[in-house]
Parts: sequence; structure tokens; C-alpha cells
Amino acid sequence: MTVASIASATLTPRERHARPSTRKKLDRLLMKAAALIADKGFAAMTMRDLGAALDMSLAGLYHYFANKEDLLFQLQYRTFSALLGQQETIAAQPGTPEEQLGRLLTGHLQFFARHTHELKACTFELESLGGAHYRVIEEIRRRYYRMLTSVITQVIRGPTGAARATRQDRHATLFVFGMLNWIFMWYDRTRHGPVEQIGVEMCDLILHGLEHRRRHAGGREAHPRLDDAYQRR
Amino acid sequence: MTVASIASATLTPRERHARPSTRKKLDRLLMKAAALIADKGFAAMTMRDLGAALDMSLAGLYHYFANKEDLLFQLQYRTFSALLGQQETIAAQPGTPEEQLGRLLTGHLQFFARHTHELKACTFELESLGGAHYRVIEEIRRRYYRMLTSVITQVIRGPTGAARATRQDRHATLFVFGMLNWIFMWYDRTRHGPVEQIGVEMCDLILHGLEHRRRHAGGREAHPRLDDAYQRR
DNA sequence: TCCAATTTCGAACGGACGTTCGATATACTT
DNA sequence: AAGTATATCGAACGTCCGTTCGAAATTGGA
Repeated sequence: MTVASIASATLTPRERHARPSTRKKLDRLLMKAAALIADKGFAAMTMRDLGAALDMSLAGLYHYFANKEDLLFQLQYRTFSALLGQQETIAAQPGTPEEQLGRLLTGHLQFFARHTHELKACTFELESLGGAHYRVIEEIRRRYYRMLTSVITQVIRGPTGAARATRQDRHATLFVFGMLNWIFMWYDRTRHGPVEQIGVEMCDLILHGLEHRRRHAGGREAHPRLDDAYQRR
Repeated sequence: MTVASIASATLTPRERHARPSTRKKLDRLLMKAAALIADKGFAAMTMRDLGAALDMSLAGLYHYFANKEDLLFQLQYRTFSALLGQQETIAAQPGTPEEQLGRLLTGHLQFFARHTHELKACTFELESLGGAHYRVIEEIRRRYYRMLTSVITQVIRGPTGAARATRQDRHATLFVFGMLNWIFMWYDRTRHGPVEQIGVEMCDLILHGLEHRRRHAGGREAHPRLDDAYQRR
């Protein structure tokens, strides 16, 4: 999924009637804003920062955004909608629950790799949104959560029937989201390799646990010692 | 571990010669600051907020802190030192690697339950610290990471010998930290039950994975449907 | 080419921020 | 009771913030 497809995936009524050049510029603004927010946090990013980074006047920004929070909402709305759309497409494809889980993990991580800054702003700045905007984004997140819960429940109970998720199924889902979302804190492609490999390891841990590895240990380290530190900076 | 023991666990030279009443007040300040930071983020918390929450003048705060960032550093330093101290004590006790992992997870979650606000400020505001302070806290975190990596490596390789952690061991450790740290985003005692139960479920997932549950499924839900939403607010 | 819609901008406003300073009040030691 | 260290405070400073406004420049279609 390209950057442009994020933009075209979800459009507000105002955007739909806008000229292509306007949409293109809006994309550029949101992308740069995402980079700044990912770097310093939404509260610490200033509109002056953004204007300077875009070689644009401060007042000019307000032609595209009603206010600072509206900027964050637009960024979160289109990014999360694109992620959810991608993952729902993946989940609709046939396969065993285990296969689906693996594809969903890989899909999420690939989206992360392609849109690191945007997804980070979505993942960590939900609480910076005010009431109405908050609820809109929360509903998208909830749909994603329910989708993954459903798959995880099927992994445990088998694909037959539509068993309701138990409390422990929901907890397991939250654990999985923790693994996925924490990746912002440590992942560095040059140190940890491609995200597809991370996805395989994560899926293995979730499905079989650590003890499963013990029985298959030995000669597993293809690229030894490329990642020493646990956190980049 | 009580709140007071967090304070006495690690003292700066200035604190060591301070009167007990001073230390007590400093505790109160840091605790309230942690609550505000956990709620709105460090950048959004203002010194005026903190003064008002403590019924204290703005200028009065600067008798205890050189500046705003020094406040964050003191909070992170003593909180993280207390957590690391507790976890190192736990890790020093005998037992199989599996038992040690379980005890460490429970210990971390219990610390989280007792010091939610402080630990949240530590977990999510590392990047708000400047160079020198950043490195001090980073080193504490690194020690914690290495300790858990060692245990996880032993779970996979068995307790004999001191095998160096492979790349995949380190990745698994980062996954585990993700599960642990993401709990700030969803946990609510009234919805999800005591943290000890969460610890057991987390340990089960890490050790045996989801498929292990399939074989033991049935009649597992003691307290059904107490947690519907995935996120509180 | 002309016109209307779109886009950009400089300048400014009011407010909130972190921090400082000198003075005053309180607590502990002797 | 005196004296010293500790604690608290009101008021202010300079800076930076989000946002606004009217005017100027630019663009795209007829």
C-alpha cells in the first residue's frame, strides 16, 4: 500500500471535492506533521515547527487545518482507516486461523514499516484528541481489536462455530497488541532485520511459546549479533 | 514494596543529608507529579498545574527541583531503581528458568499495580529527558533488559551453562516487554481482575503459546464477560 | 484574457509557559 | 531566646504558543 493510497482510502466530504493538487499538498503536510509528532510528541510539536519544516508560513497551515487538533485527527483518521482496511482484506482471505494470524501480524508490521511515523502518531497520541474526535478514532481501533480477538479465539477453539471470546481470549489479544505496538520503541531495520522476519518470530511465540523453541534449538542463528542494544537513539 | 521504600531505595547526595520531613514532602511532590504526567504527558503538564494540585505556590516548587526536567529525572531515577532492585532480588532466588520468568512477570505487574502513575511516567517519558539524564536512565533500563534476556535465554536453552543470547532471544525479550508495558493502555482492575491473574496468563502464553490452550480448553472462564471494552476511558 | 476560487503571507493578539528574585515566614539547633 | 538553615511566597520577566485577519499572489476554467 502506497502513501497515495492512504490518502485516497478515506476522504472527508471537503477532500472529495478538492483538486488533486490540493490533496497532494495535504498529503505532504500530514506526512511531515507525522514525522514531527513521532519525533517529539504532539504536545511538543508546534505549528511553527511544521511551517518551517515545510517552508511554509504559519498562517498558511490554517488553510488546511481548522486547528492543531484537527490536524491530528485527520492524520489518525486516514492512517487508521487505511490500516483497518488492509487488515480486513487480509482477514477475509481463506485459510486456517493460524495462517490468518500470521498474515495479520505480517500485514501490521509491513504497514508499520511503510508508515512508521504516521502509525506511531496513531498509536501513542489517541489521548491528545478531544471528545468527539476521540470517539471516532476509538471506534476504528475497537473494530481492529475485535477482528484480532476473533482470529485469536478461533486459534484456541478451532475455526468451527462462532464461539464468543472469553476473558482470557481478550487478554491474549491485548498481549499481542502490546508486542505489535511496542515495536516503535526498539525496532531498527539495520539492527533487527526486515519486519517479515520479526512477524514470523512473533507468530511462533504466540502460537507455540518459548518452550517449543527448546526442542528445535540449535543452529538457528543465521545472522548473529547484529543487534546488541535494545533501543535505538 | 511500599511507597516509602521507593524513596529510601535510592537517594541523591542532596537527599541523604535532608531532613525526614523534607524527604516526605519531596515524595508527595513526585507522587503528584507522576499522576499529572501519567494523565496528560510530561510536555502538557505545567508547573502551575503541579503547584495547584499541591496547594503550593509556583515558586515554591523550585526549592525542590532545579527545573522541570530535573523533576522528571528524579521521578524516573528513583522509580526505576526501585523496580530494578526488586526484580534483581527476585531473579536471585533459586528455581527453574520457567519459575523465575513467572516470578519476574508477576513482580513487574505488582509493581505496576502499586505505582501505576510513576511507572507510566518512566515507561513513556524517557525521551523527554535531556542527554546526560537520558543516558543514566537508559543504563538502568538496559540492565533490566539484560536480566530478562538472560532468563528467557535460559528458558529456551535450559539453565545449564551461560549461553549467549541469540538474536531471536533478544527479540522474544522485546516482545515480552511489549506485553508488559502496553498494559498501561488497557488495564483496569475492575474489568480485568487482579494483576496476578494477568501475570499467570501472560506467562502461559509466553511459555506455551495459544495452541497449548486448545488442548486444555473448556470451562476455563471463571468470571465471564466482566471486560467488554478493550480500553478504558 | 478575464474572473473567481484558491492559496499564501506578514503582522499581530492574548494568553500561557518556565524560570527568577527578593523578601518573608517557619522550623530546628544550641 | 537567639540564630541559622529551611521553606514558602507574590510578582514579574522574557519567550513561545495557537490562532486570527486582511491583503496580496497564484491558479484554473470560461
